[in-house]
Amino acid sequence: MSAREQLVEAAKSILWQRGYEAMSPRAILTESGAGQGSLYHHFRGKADLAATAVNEVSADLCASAGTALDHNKPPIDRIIGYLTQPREALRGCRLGRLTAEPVIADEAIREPIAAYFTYVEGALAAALDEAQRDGMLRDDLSVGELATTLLAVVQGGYVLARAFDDPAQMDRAVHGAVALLNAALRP
Amino acid sequence: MSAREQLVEAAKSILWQRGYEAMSPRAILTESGAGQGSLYHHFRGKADLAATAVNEVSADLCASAGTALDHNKPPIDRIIGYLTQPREALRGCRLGRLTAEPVIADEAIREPIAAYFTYVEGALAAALDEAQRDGMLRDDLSVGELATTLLAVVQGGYVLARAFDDPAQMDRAVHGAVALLNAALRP
DNA sequence: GTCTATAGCAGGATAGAC
DNA sequence: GTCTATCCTGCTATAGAC
Repeated sequence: MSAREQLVEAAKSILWQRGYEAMSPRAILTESGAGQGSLYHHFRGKADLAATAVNEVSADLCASAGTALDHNKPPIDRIIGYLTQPREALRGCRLGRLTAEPVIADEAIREPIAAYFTYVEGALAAALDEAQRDGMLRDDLSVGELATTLLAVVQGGYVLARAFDDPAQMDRAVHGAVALLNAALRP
Repeated sequence: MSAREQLVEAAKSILWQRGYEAMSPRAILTESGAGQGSLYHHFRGKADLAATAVNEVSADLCASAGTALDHNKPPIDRIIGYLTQPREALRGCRLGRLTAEPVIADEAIREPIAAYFTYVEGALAAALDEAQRDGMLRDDLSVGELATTLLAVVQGGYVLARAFDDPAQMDRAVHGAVALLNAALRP
């Protein structure tokens, strides 16, 4: 693996573990095994490396969510499958956690994060729409708003899990959402 | 106002605006107008000052949430009132955002954050329980899980608002939750 | 492309006068 | 209790050899 790839892998790992502010060039070099020069040869600086790393993570997470929300399954199953997907709740969302840091003002960081959320929201909305057209979901509900709500439950689940230092908070949040969704199915 | 109080106010402001990692002693001193000595006379260091600030914010937010969830109103109104409370979504939750930073491992910081969430979750659960006993809410729903879900929607709403740089994301998430809640009321 | 050496500056804390 | 002066370390980036 080239120095460049190793640098990006190290950045992805540290961004997840400690966030952007707490990610130091020193730590990146130590973890990647690369030298000081490689970092500034391949990237304009810390922010540029982070943007590259975030873009890769965004693509990875889209692929992963795409599997859970695969079009071949019935719509409600897809949604519940996504919600109840196993998650390392205590480690936080690799992208969502970055929204808490000042670096979110950097468009090169914010854009791939928004792209990931747009992707999941779209897939959830598509599934909800399909369920509604099939007559399974009450048709007085806005599928767009519902998709946002379900995405928010997962992101909020990460926040609560870390606040309580308890991964079960994610499960509670998600199970409550599934229960509400079931209540909104047509009788 | 004493130097100590001014230091705490400055810390509260910077923690909200920039988070813990990005809160430097320099910035605290500039914003508070206090001298270097005052900080280390009144506090053991940056972490100690932050813990004091977070405790005050936790008490403030509990009081604010307590108003919205006041026991004198009908239970469903209380819940919807809390969910649709006006929020500065783009600034993020003053406490929730800190869960993304490594400092959440410090119990002196984590505990007051968890205390706030415990308070809101408890108040929501009490309202849901009351609604259920009044026969307004379907009784196959777990009020504890539901309370966690609703809290997660709000916290996730902050994350999405900042990711999209759009405060309307919070409104969408919250409105979707209200719609789901209405669907779970007894016919 | 990759490395080591090093510069410049800010973060975090201490010393000690008043 | 509050202040200014100062210390040490590590963050971020550049220089320049190989």
